[in-house]
Amino acid sequence: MAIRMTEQVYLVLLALADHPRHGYGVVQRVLELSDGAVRLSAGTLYGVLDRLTAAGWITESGEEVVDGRLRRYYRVTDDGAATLAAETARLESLTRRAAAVLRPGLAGA
Amino acid sequence: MAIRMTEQVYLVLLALADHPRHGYGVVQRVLELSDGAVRLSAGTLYGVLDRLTAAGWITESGEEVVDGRLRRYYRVTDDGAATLAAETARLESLTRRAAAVLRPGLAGA
DNA sequence: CTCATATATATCGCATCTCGATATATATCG
DNA sequence: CGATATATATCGAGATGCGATATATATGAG
Repeated sequence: MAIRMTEQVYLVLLALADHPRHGYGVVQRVLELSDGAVRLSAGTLYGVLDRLTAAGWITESGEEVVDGRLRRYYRVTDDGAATLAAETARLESLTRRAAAVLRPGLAGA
Repeated sequence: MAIRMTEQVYLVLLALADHPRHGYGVVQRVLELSDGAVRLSAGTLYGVLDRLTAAGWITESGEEVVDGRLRRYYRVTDDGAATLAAETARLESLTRRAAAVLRPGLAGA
């Protein structure tokens, strides 16, 4: 299952990078990582979670009931971690290029 | 006309940042900016160009016949330039966050 | 007690976006 | 003569985004 590396997919992967989280926790983490700019809607969240699971980049990682509510946890797989690292490197390279285009002559161009 | 800031949209905007280019020139510039990773298909290119024009972020900038073939040029508007600068800043911030998550303790975390 | 909000899950369907296929045309190189 | 590169553009299938909707519990305000 090949899925498209969209920003939403990248952000969910990044949100799960440090430790397993449940869906709602992913939304909060993405909000934090994006400085409040990206609030994943429920439709987007579960769609991405399903595709990421089908791609083998994340996997379900147990359930837990907290305050009477179910939490379903997900964690990044080795494949997912490798993909995330590669995609991060690609984005860093791209932003460096972009900076050189938009702000030329600032050392590093 | 609000359009979605996808990576393809961002790349076309960035490709037009330094000076006007025609469609085919945009494809080549994006290929270069992405280190050969992103080869815009014709369908994507003209779709993005149309949406970018409708959003007022780029505008047609004359035509020219070179070697018997028509070139239709596009340039970034002030609104487009502001959007591109803001989006670049957002991406830089995001990649800094990502680096801090994936490679903690490397100064700047 | 009630209502709103936050937490937490999930699905549905419309709109949007991507992208290969297709079409048309000229120039170049083998 | 055919393949490849340059150059435009459209079409439609499939993928993706996201608001609306549904269900359920906990908490705090009024």
